[in-house]
Amino acid sequence: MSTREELIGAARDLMWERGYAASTPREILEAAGAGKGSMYHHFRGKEALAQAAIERNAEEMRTQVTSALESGDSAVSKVRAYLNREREVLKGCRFGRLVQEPGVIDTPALRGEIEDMFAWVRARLVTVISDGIRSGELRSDLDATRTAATVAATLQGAYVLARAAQDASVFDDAIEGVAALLETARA
Amino acid sequence: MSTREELIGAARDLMWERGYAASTPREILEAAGAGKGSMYHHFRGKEALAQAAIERNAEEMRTQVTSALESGDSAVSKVRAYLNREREVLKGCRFGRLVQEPGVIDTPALRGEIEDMFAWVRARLVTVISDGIRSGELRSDLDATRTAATVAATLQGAYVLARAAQDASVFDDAIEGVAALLETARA
DNA sequence: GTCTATACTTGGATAGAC
DNA sequence: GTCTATCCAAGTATAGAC
Repeated sequence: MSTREELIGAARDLMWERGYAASTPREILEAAGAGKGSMYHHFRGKEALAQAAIERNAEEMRTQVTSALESGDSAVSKVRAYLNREREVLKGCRFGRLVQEPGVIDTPALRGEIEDMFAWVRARLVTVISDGIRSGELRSDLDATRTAATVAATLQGAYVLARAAQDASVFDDAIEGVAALLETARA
Repeated sequence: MSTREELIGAARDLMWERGYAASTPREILEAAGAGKGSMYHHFRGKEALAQAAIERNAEEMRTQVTSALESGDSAVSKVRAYLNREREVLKGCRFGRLVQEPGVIDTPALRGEIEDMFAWVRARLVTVISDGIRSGELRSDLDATRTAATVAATLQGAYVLARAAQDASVFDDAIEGVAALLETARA
């Protein structure tokens, strides 16, 4: 793999574990097996490398979510597939963890990618839920926008609770709970 | 107010905004109007001050949540009161934001407070929801533990989504959505 | 294109005067 | 109790050789 790709991969790993601010060029370079010169040759600096890493995360996420939301034959089963993707629960969400950092939120190039990602996920969930309402699977009084926000939020919050407890079972409880609630909203 | 209290207050504010790692003694001291000597006199170091700040946050949170869960006369209205507490949505949750940081999770003195806090909140929600099931308000096939985890997770995730979008309306959508789902689970 | 050496700043903590 | 001066390590970036 090219040095550039090694750098992006190392940045993705370290940013998942530590976030943006705490991911030092020193450690990224060590993990990538490269020297400082390489990083400053391929990227303008830490921020540009981080942006490339987030972009790569976004590509991967869109592929996975698209796949999950195509599985199953009902709205509820699609949402379940979305919630049940394989995940390293205690490591958390690559995007959600970055949202807390002022250094990310205050940097348009970084926040923009994250904002777009979450907006895209919610839009996809709105489509799935709206289709479920139209097809008669879900109650007609369900608000698709709000329900989609709830599903996406439950997933993000489930990571938070599981990490606080250092116990993935809390994650499972939360997502199973929202899936069960959605089932009670069947028409 | 005593210097010690000023230090705790400044640490609480800065940790809310920046988290633990990025809250430097330098800035805390500047905000508190104190010198380095004061901090190292009252606390063993940054970690001990952070622990005191988190403990103070926990006291405040328990008071607020207890109050919210006592309001209203039904399980759903109590949960709604919990979800609708006044909050500075875009600043996020004082506890949830810390959970992402390895420096917090890997420090038992800090993580313990946070873990206990979330476990306590979930336990209180389980009680409210269980009572709602027993009283006949909520469907008997609802799983109280899972549903409580979902409610707590939706709140945490709502903060994440709103911060990513820099728009509090996403927060409102998510919590209104979970409240509406809970209402469809009425017996 | 990649390396090492270096510069500059900041973080966390300690020492010792007042 | 509180202050200032100081120490040491680490973060980010640049310079310039190969």
